[in-house]
Amino acid sequence: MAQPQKSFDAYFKSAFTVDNVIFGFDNGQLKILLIRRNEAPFDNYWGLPGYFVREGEDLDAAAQRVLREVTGLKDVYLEQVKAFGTPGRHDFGRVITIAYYSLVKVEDFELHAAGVAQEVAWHSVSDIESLAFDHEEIVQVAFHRLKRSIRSRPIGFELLPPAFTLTDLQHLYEAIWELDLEKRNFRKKILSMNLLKDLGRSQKGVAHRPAKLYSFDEGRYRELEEDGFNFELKEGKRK
Amino acid sequence: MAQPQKSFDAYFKSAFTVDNVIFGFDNGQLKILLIRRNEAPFDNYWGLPGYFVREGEDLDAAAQRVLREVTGLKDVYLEQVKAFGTPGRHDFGRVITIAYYSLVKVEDFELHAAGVAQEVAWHSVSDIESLAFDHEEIVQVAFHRLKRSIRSRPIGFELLPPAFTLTDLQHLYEAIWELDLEKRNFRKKILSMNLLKDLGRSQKGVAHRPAKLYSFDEGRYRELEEDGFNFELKEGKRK
DNA sequence: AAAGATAGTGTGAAGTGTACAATAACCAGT
DNA sequence: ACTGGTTATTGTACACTTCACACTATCTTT
Repeated sequence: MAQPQKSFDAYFKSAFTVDNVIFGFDNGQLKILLIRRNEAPFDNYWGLPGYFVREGEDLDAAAQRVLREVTGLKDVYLEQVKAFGTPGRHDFGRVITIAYYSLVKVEDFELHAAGVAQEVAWHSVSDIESLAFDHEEIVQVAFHRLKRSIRSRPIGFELLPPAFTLTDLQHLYEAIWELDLEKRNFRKKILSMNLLKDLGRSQKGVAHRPAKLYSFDEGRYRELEEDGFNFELKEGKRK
Repeated sequence: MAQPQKSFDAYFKSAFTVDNVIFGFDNGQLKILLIRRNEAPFDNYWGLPGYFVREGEDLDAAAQRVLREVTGLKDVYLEQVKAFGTPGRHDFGRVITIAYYSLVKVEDFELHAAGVAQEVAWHSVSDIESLAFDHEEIVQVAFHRLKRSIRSRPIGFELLPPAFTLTDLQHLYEAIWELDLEKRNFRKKILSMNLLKDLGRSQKGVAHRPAKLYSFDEGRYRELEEDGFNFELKEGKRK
């Protein structure tokens, strides 16, 4: 560090954290992973997984670390949402938090408590309340961001297993957008994009006509993207 | 501050700043307001207006303050872009910057040097180079964000004078999206949204048929928004 | 074999996007 | 006053997409 001039010292008194809104899709519902804290402040409150960023640690890396601590996963879809820094949001001093959201496949891991977390659990987005710090606001902003992002980027697949049905995909969109979509039109639209690979397999043992299984064809997406293709879904009406 | 436990002290050694990418639209071109710094680090480099956030100062407020110092304006359109915090991006220690962009009307003020700035000037977005810190990256990210935002929110008007022609508006979109739009279709689309108030006046003294002047009808927009209306423009092809 | 359930398909009407062309209004110079 | 130059504004036909609804297919269970 070159000449840390005396006059600037006063500014180097803050801390910053990352908080990660981890979304999962389970049983037709959009969920968020919360931890029950076991340290001050907000001891015993539910809140977002997050912690102070370490010296020399990049922000994205810190968010990934937090995610790994709770889920054991790495290389997960991650997007920065926004910095929250209202003075007084943290008891210990001036603490800015950089909020992220990530998308994980719920069946990829088992939950296990760790670090600040004495308990970890999935919560429905719709009944989130009394979280630590300003985490409720962060969840709202992240959720809103997710709603927009899945319109213009094929990231919904990050929440689904590698093989899924068109109905699964539709339910995912319906859960995130909080509305109902028209089956026929949704299918036509998504299939017309040529982003899904028909796996040639079907569901087994369901008490009705089995649905075909698809996977997201990432290579294909990159090809199309280079040709100027834009993924884009509309939120219709209804609900 | 309640119990700032000893073990957390080590985290309270960072500083954070705000940097503001101030966009203006002048003469058919999208411009960014840059300052030439007169203090270390990067003394004498061009860079974004920005400074350390003060103790007890909200992030948004800090961004507004920085903007006011350079332009004299307040209550300007402001949007947070992203936090940049790569370790080593600042010589004095760990410094996170929260990047914002704002949209101003260039004719609303005179530029005047102040604070860290020994010189202030508009620069074309297209020829930005060798800025202080990671400001080039910040500009790119902010520009990219602007491109997306003007698609789905009626914020382009923030860059235009209170009365403008449809052609002005089209040129604005063309400058931001860096492509050409089809006149007829652009007009039809924008007029069909019913967001423009026909001022009943026209240009004066132009050597051709004078264009009608419009203003953005913000009240109308809020009404429509409540009815579920969504502002949405597409980037067509071309260029 | 019938009932129950969800998957997958056809289709017409309405609405939008696209491309091009024709007409209108103003200034400057003759 | 008339003409040319220049930009504004409007008409319209065709292609493509969205929307709404109904019908057929396939599998399990009883």
